[in-house]
Amino acid sequence: MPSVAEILIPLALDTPYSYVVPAGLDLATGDVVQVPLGPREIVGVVWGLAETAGGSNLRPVTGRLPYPPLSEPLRSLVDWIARYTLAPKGSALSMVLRLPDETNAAETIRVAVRITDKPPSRPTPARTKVLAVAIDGALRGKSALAKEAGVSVSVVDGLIDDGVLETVAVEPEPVAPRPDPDFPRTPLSPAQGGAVDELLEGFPWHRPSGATEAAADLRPVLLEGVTGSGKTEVYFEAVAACIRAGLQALILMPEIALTAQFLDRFAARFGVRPAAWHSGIGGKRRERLRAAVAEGEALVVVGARSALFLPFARLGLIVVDEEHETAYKQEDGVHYHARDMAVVRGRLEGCPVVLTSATPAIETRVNAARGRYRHVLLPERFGGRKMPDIAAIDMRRDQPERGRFLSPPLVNAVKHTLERGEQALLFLNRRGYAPLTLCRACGHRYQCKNCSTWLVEHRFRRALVCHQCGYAERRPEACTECGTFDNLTACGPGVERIAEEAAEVFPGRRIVVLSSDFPGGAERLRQELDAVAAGECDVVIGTQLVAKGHNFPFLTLVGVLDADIGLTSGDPRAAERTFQLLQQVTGRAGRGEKPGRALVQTYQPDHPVIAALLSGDAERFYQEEIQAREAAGLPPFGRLAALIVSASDRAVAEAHGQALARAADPPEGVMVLGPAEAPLALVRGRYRFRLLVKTERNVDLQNYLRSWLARGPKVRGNVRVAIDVDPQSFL
DNA sequence: AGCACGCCGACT
DNA sequence: GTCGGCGTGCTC
Repeated sequence: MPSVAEILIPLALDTPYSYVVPAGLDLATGDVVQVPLGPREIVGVVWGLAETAGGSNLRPVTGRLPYPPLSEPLRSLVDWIARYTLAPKGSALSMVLRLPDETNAAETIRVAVRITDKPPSRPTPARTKVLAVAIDGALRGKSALAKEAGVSVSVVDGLIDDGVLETVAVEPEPVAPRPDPDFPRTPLSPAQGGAVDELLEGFPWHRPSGATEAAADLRPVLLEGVTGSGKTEVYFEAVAACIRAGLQALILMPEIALTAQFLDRFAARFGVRPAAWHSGIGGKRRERLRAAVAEGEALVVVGARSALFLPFARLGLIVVDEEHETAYKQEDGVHYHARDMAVVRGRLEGCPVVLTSATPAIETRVNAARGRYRHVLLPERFGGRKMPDIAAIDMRRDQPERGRFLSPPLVNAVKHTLERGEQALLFLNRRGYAPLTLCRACGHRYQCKNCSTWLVEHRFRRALVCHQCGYAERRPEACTECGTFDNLTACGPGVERIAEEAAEVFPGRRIVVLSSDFPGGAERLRQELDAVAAGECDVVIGTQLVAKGHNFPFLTLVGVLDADIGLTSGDPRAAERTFQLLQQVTGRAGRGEKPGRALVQTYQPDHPVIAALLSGDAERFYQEEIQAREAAGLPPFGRLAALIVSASDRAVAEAHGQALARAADPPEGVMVLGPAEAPLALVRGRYRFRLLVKTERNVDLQNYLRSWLARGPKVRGNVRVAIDVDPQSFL
């Protein structure tokens, strides 16, 4: 009796395909196999097995591949995510199965060199330098040796050819060294210790010595603590306890926060750096780490959102650091929110999930308030440090000079800070030189031809750039409308323009501009952030990326240049986002030895968001915002879904989007809010039209949207649905 | 994801 | 006449 295997293939296919299992091949559900598909061979996973009588014309499974099988919880996660996001199952599987990417997998053979007893046939000054270093007989990498000796690698190569140095293949460095949960550490504060106990209480694998066995509480935990309260150290203890229990831990972070600084903090607690998983890890190393995770060898993995899909053998804990970060949202391919999927995976694996933030997302806060999440609080800074004093500068009174953007009180405060040898940060969430360019002669405003947004001048690049779709053009010498020469004017500030002003107002000071378009790319940016943290700079001018991740111990003054940006954006989450950002950036001040201070330039000091920020009362903000959303008829938290129509033509995408909005005949509790957030965006040559949909509780959005699409107008072309809702109610 | 098929515009 | 653009559909 032939048996048939249902094989899920990591392509955009919604159902597994059936194959015959050849005699002698013993397959189990979850096995990774190779199967023929059309003219080629492809990797798939056994999703089910059945006995069948009678001949069929199915093609046979080629064979099993030497990879660890996918566990039941991981397969359930794939099914769950596919159902929840309306993505084809195969697409969901492809996130789990990022198998060796042949292109990247080029073996990087590491070789070290060692000195032999053969003298060089022709000694040269460069060779002598190398030998002086290598004389100790130690093993060194080729480039390391060359660098140490101050010569180029070719000198070392020459010596290898000469037989003076010999090459030795080295074992690649271990991909996942074992963290030591009992590594000596600095003691926790009483508040931290209390939070650790509270956290561990209820974890299924936590067995406090001598205590009576408490019932496990598998609700996710929100660990909320102000910036500088030492949340990281608290969850490190949970990670340590997890390791002691013989289980693996996963720490998810926004990509930007995965810094050398964080890895060093981990090393300070556990003796070694953790295995790090991010988009940059490729080829062989990626595979070895995957294998180590699957074998239970890697005890702790720190990673960006894709680490959520690693095949852990014994997952005991998931921590989602900075859970409110929007970087957790995956917006291409399968749309998902990694924080919510972490909650789902925790549920499926039966392991606890800890969400941490100084400024939790509204939906997380509401979940905590309603008891769906446990809530552990760290209300004060570590080591008796005080929160920075926050004061407003009312721009209606304290106006900067014409054409300037720094108000006199802020300039003075920065000067005093610099005189004391401390660091100041000027925060403006606007990249480039100026957000708008216009012609003084005819009034023409430079606009993106794809989007409805103004083109932002980037003076350094001499270009006008659309921040929505990436379109760029050279900054013209003469107005493209009326032809007037040299009469274009920049309106409003971007960080580049502030840098110009700062250089005049703070002469002789070291000024650095940090934004995501930092010249030299992410690697240089990371180095620059480290340099700032080391104090090698006086004034930092930065966009939102300075609000995250890095700790700047010498920073004592934060100046927010325009606190009102974003408050009027029309995004239903504008208030929440602005509050989080400002709370976070002002919280950068005074995390080192010296106390900090923040000055906030604003035209509307009485706006609820600004007022809550100034009062330092986050609770007040959350209460007011939840009420405001309810009053506006919005769901109290993020039950918003975006329906995305994409097509290769702008008009087509827009027409289909509008048609869907009009054709919507929503059942009770669902409402189409219309085009929102980024109304129309260009993504890799395709236009996307977004609609925002909201729902009240107890409406299954997935099913609703599915049926909506089925009975709506015949929209030909690509229609995609992005779900951005709280998954708790669907578990 | 590949790969074929097929239907319209501009060329040796 | 065909070369080639990419839109659409199929792969157990």
